[in-house]
Amino acid sequence: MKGYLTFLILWTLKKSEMNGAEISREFEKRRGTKPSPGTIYPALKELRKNELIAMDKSKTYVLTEKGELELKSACKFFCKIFYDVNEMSHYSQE
Amino acid sequence: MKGYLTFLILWTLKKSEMNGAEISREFEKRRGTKPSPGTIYPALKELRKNELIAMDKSKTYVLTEKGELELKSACKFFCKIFYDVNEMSHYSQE
DNA sequence: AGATCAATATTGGATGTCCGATAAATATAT
DNA sequence: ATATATTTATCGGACATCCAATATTGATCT
Repeated sequence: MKGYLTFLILWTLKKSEMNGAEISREFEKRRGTKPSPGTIYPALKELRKNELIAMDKSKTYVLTEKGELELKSACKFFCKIFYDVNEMSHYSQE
Repeated sequence: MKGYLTFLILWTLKKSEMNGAEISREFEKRRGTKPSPGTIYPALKELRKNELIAMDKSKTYVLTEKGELELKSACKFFCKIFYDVNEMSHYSQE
């Protein structure tokens, strides 16, 4: 399963602003492994290029307004596709 | 967002056995568009090669036992990564 | 049976996604 | 201030993911 990195970066930053290393640790909590530096930093750069996130002097990232809209839209999409995620959760615990 | 196709095929087949066209329509319900034939059939072939699904004479697919185990494991992983999916759902409805 | 439509299969390729290696910048400790 | 560790940045490339186009097979109708 791939493809959720960008989405989760936005989601993570929505909950709390952080720098790259902190985001990486957040990923480690979620899935067990940190993304490689060659993954996370280019991803952040791309998000910044698209103005979905912004960086302050101390390299802390925040969601922009555009980023919020994008995230909301992505959440909507995600929840539609996985509308039955609760069943998945139960199933995995059988 | 990519990478969830195989996972959702397994999940869909867990809920009910179907043929390729029916699986495609199930995807259409979830995300709005059907996967291309060049996507769904090679994916099914690969899953069959890995013995996660099986096909009967009428080309109806079912989860194998191995497929069930794999799916359960994938669900576990998925739910761990997206443990806060309910928040996402609420956020998308704000 | 012949025509028509739906379903399946295959190929080649475009793009996405991510990593490892390496280097530079920055922070921390001694 | 110097050494050490952490964080950030960049490059090239491996592999995954998916599609459009095309061909074939199978079902359905007249």
